[in-house]
Amino acid sequence: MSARMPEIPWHKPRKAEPRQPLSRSLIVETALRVLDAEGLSGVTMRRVAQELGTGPASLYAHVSNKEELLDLVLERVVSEIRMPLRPEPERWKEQITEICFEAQRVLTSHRDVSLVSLGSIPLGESQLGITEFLLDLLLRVGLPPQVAAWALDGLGQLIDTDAYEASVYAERIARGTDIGEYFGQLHGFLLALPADRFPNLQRMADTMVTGEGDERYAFKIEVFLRGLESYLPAA
Amino acid sequence: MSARMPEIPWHKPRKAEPRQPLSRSLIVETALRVLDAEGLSGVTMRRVAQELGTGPASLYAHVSNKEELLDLVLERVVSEIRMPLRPEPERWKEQITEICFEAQRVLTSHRDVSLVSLGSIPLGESQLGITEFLLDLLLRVGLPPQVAAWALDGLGQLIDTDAYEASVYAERIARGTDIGEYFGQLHGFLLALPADRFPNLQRMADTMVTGEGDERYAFKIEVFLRGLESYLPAA
DNA sequence: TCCTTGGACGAACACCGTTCTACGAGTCGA
DNA sequence: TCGACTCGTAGAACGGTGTTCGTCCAAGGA
Repeated sequence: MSARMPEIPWHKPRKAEPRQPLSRSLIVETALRVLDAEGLSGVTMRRVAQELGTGPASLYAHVSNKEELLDLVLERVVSEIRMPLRPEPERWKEQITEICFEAQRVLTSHRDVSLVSLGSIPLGESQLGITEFLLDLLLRVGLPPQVAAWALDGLGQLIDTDAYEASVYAERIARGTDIGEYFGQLHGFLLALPADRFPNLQRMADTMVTGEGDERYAFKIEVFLRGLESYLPAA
Repeated sequence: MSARMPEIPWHKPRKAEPRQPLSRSLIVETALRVLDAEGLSGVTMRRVAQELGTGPASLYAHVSNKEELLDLVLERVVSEIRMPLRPEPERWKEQITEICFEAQRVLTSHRDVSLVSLGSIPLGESQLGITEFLLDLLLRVGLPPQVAAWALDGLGQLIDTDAYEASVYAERIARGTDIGEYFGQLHGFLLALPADRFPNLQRMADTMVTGEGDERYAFKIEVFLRGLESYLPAA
């Protein structure tokens, strides 16, 4: 038997750590971890790959591009939203409000992930599950089918947009901006508006900046639901 | 007099075209042209500078960063929105609907610029003008001040989000996707859902894909306005 | 045992926003 | 008229980005 040959010096041996093999779900989970730690803008193919101890090219064997990866992350996040066990048509407005707040809780707990869902049709399994639940509920309440179907659009937009806005504020706070001071400046700006061109805004500066995010969110939901209510056939 | 010396060959003369000097508004106008031609993702400092025959660094003398440039472009676009001359409280719902559609017309005519306004408080002059007008109208109608103030939020979100969604579809069409085929595929997808877990979605596939963007937009506006209506003190 | 196949991955490409620094033209005071 | 000084103009570069190419290796089937 021939003795083992020495390594040719410039043939560097590949590092042989037998890491956990890559997989779609491992990549998604890692991306989610990066998202939570550094926000959506921190989720780059390089960053995720680095976290897995590899290079960006390796990810493309499991995920066709960044957009798909983000869609998968979104679906993973949405799956955390806890839905009620069964629809309760007799208190449908309360139940929908609860769902909206639960959705916002989950979405905002993962930084600005809601930006991903804006302008994308929710076709993930969890997302479809929520849609199915809401559709079922609205139909049981007695809304005309076409109204119920279109209402889902509106509710989705409401949830996504508000979650995104909330996360923008959250990021701002995380970056050190004092939110009270911020609203104070806004108030001052409105007060300083020329009263001849913006009389109402100037006069109502107080009213304009009143209300935390949650309160405003609740108001928008309530308005939308009252509007839906008006489509109910007369009882 | 000494004859004119020849140029030293390796001293390349700076190109001396006495171009129009740079200015904030010229840069904004150029950025808007690029936006219209190539969409928001095409608006890069390099691209705008190239269009002006210069390098990206030159822009920073007039604009502090890209975010500010985009804000200026947004304000410029919003200034195209034509508002009614005076509020007409007796037909307030119709008037607001008209304003929403006018806003959408302008916003979508400039590709996906609406993405800029999502999550940013509208403090540009034109944006404030629109807000002032709507606030005035809602107060004249008789809505409680706090309701009117919060309603502005909701209306703004509705307009921005829908404009963004509409522009996403428009981009898709511009990139060659047949929108009929797209909805057909969506319809097929819903029909193919397992009926035991998604009975309503599966059964109502037709209803779900019914309606163009405009029709759905009008519906959402109507729902929101009916909701607002319910806050009117009993006449 | 050989050969195929598919994941891993270093290197590179073409971009991005932003900053540094040098240069040149204009203005203003002496 | 001549310097000094400012300020807009830009080339070059820094440190990032998503994605692709081509090569390598190890596992699995014939």
